[in-house]
Amino acid sequence: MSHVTAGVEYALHSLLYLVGDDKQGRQASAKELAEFQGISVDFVAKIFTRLHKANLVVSSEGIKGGFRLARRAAQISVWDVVVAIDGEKPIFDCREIRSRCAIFKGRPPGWTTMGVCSIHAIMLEAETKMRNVLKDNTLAEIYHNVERKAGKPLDSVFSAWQADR
Amino acid sequence: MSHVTAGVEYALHSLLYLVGDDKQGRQASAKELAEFQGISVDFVAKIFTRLHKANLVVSSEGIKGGFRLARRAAQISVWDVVVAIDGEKPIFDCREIRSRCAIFKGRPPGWTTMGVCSIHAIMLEAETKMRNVLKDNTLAEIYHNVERKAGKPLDSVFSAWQADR
DNA sequence: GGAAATCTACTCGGATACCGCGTGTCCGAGTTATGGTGG
DNA sequence: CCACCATAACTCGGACACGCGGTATCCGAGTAGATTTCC
Repeated sequence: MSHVTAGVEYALHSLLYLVGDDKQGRQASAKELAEFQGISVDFVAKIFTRLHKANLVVSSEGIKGGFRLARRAAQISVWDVVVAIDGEKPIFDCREIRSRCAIFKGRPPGWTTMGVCSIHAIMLEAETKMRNVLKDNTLAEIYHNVERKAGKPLDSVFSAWQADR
Repeated sequence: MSHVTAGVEYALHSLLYLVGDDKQGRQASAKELAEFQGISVDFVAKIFTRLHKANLVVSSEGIKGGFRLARRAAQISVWDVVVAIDGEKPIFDCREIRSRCAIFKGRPPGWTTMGVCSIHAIMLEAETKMRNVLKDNTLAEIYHNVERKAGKPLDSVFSAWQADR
């Protein structure tokens, strides 16, 4: 099982659609986002309620409502999205096996119980390295990467598709 | 859910017990390992069958049998243990949402379908950074870290406990 | 013609079902040292 | 005294139950624009 869930993937793809070239960004409803990428409408809605709680998007209700980025794409990192969807769960949860070691039966806790578990320390370092990569990448960078690969401005492509439906 | 399972933690703690100071390393049965750290015997056995398959430990059957490190502690990395227990599952499995994008209906696949997904690329980089930390840390290093914190040689402590039982 | 009521389409949030997987337990088969037995 | 056999203790491997969490679906409540109705 992967630690980064499918919900994060859906969220990132959907948010990418909301970037747009102008300062405002694009507005789109959950239904539109789902149809654009062939995804379940309900699941997109479920995802965006979490993005809304995390203040990554703002919503306008009623007909012709929809979602919009709450701040500039350059200010939204991949890590922000992961935390919004999956929560800030650590890769590894130390069970403190040290404390149950048979050496300390009745005896005072002694030596290794103090400080961070050596194994735990390694996992924490690995997790930090991973998080930093996700923090260094923003929606804006992904957007520009895709645009560079596409060879044409994404904004016009998205707008064209948004127009005829 | 954490990606590094509890089995890995049990495995690392148990393997640490097998290190020992001499070249041979220590030999211990699953029962002994379990009793030493207050863990289910069956679960330790389950874990060690996987470590055996991965050629990290060698086993001698029958009474007075047990497990032993298959190679020097410095040659066994944390990553080796993680792969042996959890398998080499990626943190993120890309679902290629790009290919389902509504823009390409009947049309040829075009632009972004080629190459690696930009989102996937970020996840792969994060995963690599994390893996490198786990690859750079070996059993020997953890062993020495614990010994330094303990202030006394672990080998004699383990041997003493192993003697009176 | 303008204001109010109704309708429609959307968001929001919770409830629920399904399924895979990690955790933990149990059991049977195979293997080896130890102790006992019989020649 | 020695060869043989039974027993105990262990490994090996699969099977199974349980619970948790991710995925996915459905439904009711609330909201805002569009439409209709009524004065």
